[in-house]
Amino acid sequence: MAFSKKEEFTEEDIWLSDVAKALSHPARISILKILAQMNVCMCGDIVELLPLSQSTVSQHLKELKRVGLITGEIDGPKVCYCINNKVLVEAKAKLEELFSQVCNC
Amino acid sequence: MAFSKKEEFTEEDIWLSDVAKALSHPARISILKILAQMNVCMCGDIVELLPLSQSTVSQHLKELKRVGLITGEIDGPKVCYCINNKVLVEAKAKLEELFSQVCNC
DNA sequence: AATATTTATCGTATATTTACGATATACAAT
DNA sequence: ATTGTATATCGTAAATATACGATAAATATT
Repeated sequence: MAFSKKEEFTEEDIWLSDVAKALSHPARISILKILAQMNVCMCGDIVELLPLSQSTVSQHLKELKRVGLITGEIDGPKVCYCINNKVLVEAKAKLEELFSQVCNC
Repeated sequence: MAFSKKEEFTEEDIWLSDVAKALSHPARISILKILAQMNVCMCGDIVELLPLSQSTVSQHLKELKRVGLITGEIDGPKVCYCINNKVLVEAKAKLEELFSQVCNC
């Protein structure tokens, strides 16, 4: 492969594909739902609810944070993870725009 | 890793993550837009419009076909690729459901 | 001060993705 | 029949993703 060709596409398509990538594992979709229900919660809470180890959950949280879909605020030894509504609204809008361009609905 | 744990999540979350995976490369988002504009077109048309080789474009088409977002009908030596409106509408609905669960909008 | 709790990161193994050229296959046209 | 066109697949290389245990770092608690 040598190098990726992703950069040769439009900013918009790259961003959308990046958001989609963040949603491309069921664990991360599950985490979003958990955070939405609990409003705020720490990594350990999520680990208890998923069939994954702490380090793996931490990696998934990192990926969601990378694209901004969630935030993580340090609170003592814990980290409070939280849905980032602003970015989610943006993502929703951009996805709707894509679907309106791409399908009859 | 040994084996994936994706199967341990709900059918719904697995399906959504799979659709997201199909959208997780800008080339594939671009292909969907091209197909929507051209209505129907063959692989070669897309190759001309993207900075990728024929075999790579063929792989991306295969991934989109795998989740059903597009169809490919054999027409002589060519293949007519086409948006699969039914699945796109389903995907849109499921994504909207996710966002309604996950964000305030 | 010592211990417990919480989480990120490191190291590692394996699987998957991305990219390409070369080739095979299938059909159309001459 | 031969040639040309279109596309999928094979082989391959490199990058990225997924998963885990072990460890480090940071803060509470005793």
